[in-house]
Amino acid sequence: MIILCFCTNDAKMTDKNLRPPDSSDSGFTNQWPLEVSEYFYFDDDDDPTDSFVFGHVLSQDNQANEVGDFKGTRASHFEGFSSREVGNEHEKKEVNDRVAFKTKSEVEILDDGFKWRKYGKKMVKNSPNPRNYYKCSVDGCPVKKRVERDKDDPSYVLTTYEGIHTHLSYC
DNA sequence: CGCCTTTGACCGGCGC
DNA sequence: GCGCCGGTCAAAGGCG
Repeated sequence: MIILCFCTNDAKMTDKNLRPPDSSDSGFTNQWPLEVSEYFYFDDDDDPTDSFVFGHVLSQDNQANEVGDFKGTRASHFEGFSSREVGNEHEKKEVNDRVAFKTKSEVEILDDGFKWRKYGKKMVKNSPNPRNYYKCSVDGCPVKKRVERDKDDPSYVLTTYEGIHTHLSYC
């Protein structure tokens, strides 16, 4: 299942009062501290890919550039991906919720309300910029995120969140 | 002293 | 089997 999201309000990421509308089938939207005004679900069982491409949505920057505020930085939009693969014993079992942001920001560390601990940094192929790896600092919380600068436009930061927070409180 | 970042090593998946 | 690549580990050092 792919979740494609557009942030079209001026919600602040750190505003704890802003919650997504009730959603029973998406851990992603249940936990996200950003009010999502539009989101679409695509059931796509034929596509086992575990990644998504930014490009097909980035063309909408014109309308997105003027929305969003990321605690001092400007968030253009975000695009999410959420997949669930719960197969039988012959298939890998995987529950994977992933969402990615492309954020126009001079800094890579965006305060999204959670506390992160950096655990790795790698140079990746096809990008002159290093990719940084973070884990949620809360005990037992499996959520990770990757942060890297857009290779085409270094003024943008690509942040990919993976997993669901096991705690309700922000830190 | 506890928590964090840094960074090289290590590991597993994948293509050839 | 080998090499490449992305992701993770863990030791060492820094900082408040």
